Amino acid sequence: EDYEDALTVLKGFSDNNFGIGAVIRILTDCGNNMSGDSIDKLSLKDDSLAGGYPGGYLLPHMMPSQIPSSTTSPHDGRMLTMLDGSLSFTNTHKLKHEIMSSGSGHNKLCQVCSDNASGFHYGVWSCEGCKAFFKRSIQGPVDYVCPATNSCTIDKHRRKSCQACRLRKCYEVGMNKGTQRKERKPSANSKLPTKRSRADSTDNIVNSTSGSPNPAKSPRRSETSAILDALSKADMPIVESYHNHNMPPSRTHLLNSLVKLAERELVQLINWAKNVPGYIDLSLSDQVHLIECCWMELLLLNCTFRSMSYNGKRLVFAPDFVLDRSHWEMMGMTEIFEQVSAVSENFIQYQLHKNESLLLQATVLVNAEVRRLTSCDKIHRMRQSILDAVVDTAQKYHPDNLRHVPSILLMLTHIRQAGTRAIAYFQKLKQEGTVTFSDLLKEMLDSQDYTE
DNA sequence: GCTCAAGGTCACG
DNA sequence: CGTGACCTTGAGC
Repeated sequence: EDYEDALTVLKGFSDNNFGIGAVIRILTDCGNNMSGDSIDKLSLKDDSLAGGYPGGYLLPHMMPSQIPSSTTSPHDGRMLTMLDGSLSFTNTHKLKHEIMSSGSGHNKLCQVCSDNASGFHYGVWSCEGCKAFFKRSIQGPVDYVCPATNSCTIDKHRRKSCQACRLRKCYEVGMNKGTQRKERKPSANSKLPTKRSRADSTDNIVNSTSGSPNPAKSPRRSETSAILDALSKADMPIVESYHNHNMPPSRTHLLNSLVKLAERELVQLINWAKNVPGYIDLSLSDQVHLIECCWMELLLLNCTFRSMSYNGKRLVFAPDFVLDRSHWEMMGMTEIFEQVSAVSENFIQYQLHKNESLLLQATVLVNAEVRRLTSCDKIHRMRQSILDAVVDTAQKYHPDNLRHVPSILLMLTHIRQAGTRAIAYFQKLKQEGTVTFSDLLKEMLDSQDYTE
């Protein structure tokens, strides 16, 4: 029924022609200098169009009754509004609406099992169950053994069926014990959307074991910590495909599931971007443009991370949608997916750390466009900060490999190429008409015509 | 005094 | 006996 509800939400959204070229609202209390707490009524109107509750698109698991009436996310603040003149490069009403809707609330899912997260536990968003499970696992010696092949699906319903795979998944998504609260940062100048400096405390643990007595760090190191903190809190939730495995696989069936999945992931992606430090301070047109340029790359990049446990043999589009070469061929996307899986294999070789994958996502976003945009300086500064963080993080986890940073950055060139190919393929599909695309996805595909 | 994450508790299957 | 909803504690602000 969740899936049905989700479709209703999506349909309700796409059926409405809300405020085209009219009212745009934004933003949060994070460094935004617009004043004006005035036009909240208009934002309510938009919310009602997006399925009848705040947040616009929501995950299928998040039904209206589950939406917290108020949220505590650092990005949730007073909603402001402003008029939309000729900001957009393209005709991107849906995308703007997504960017401006207050979807960055605490509607997080457990990164282990996709159940609703109760909070940020052991370094990741997780539910009470997975939190308690991990707690027990780290408290005493455990000897879980997977009865199958160490690749069990861990979701809300199946998480109890294999402790070994559940614990493996916990570690894979970045759970760790070294996150006790310790001291805090000197706060003052930080404009970054971070409340707690979890990364700092882990850094200090590392420092203390390596004999460094002084917990004080350079401003750059604390900025790296703050960026990683923000990115790990914002990490995109796992989105399920709801692919019907009872039907025999066919090109149309597989592509339909893939496109539907991409649509839902895209919404998560937009909410994620809003939590990348500095993004919401950009002009709206630049926010829109960056997403337009890199959404497909980011979807594919995330797929490479999820697929790392399959050694390039399969691609994990969703926990319930893991496809092998025969599927790629059936879909006519072999070349694209071979490229993606090859990148995934390379990341395994490079022993890419979870924190590095978070930074690579942010790198793709801020590197989406090099031409001058309205917030050119801001984007430039974001890019510098994120690259500094990439270098610092690589230094921490791969101190002996000087080629590590250039190697992982080179992988992004392949992701960009795969992204371009995938966009072209989706455009072809759209013209074919056998697969239905949501308005938002159509808009994203159309925007490519302008930007090419 | 408030928030929030770590860790404790205990009914439940 | 493992699970997970709920509770207590305490650090950080």
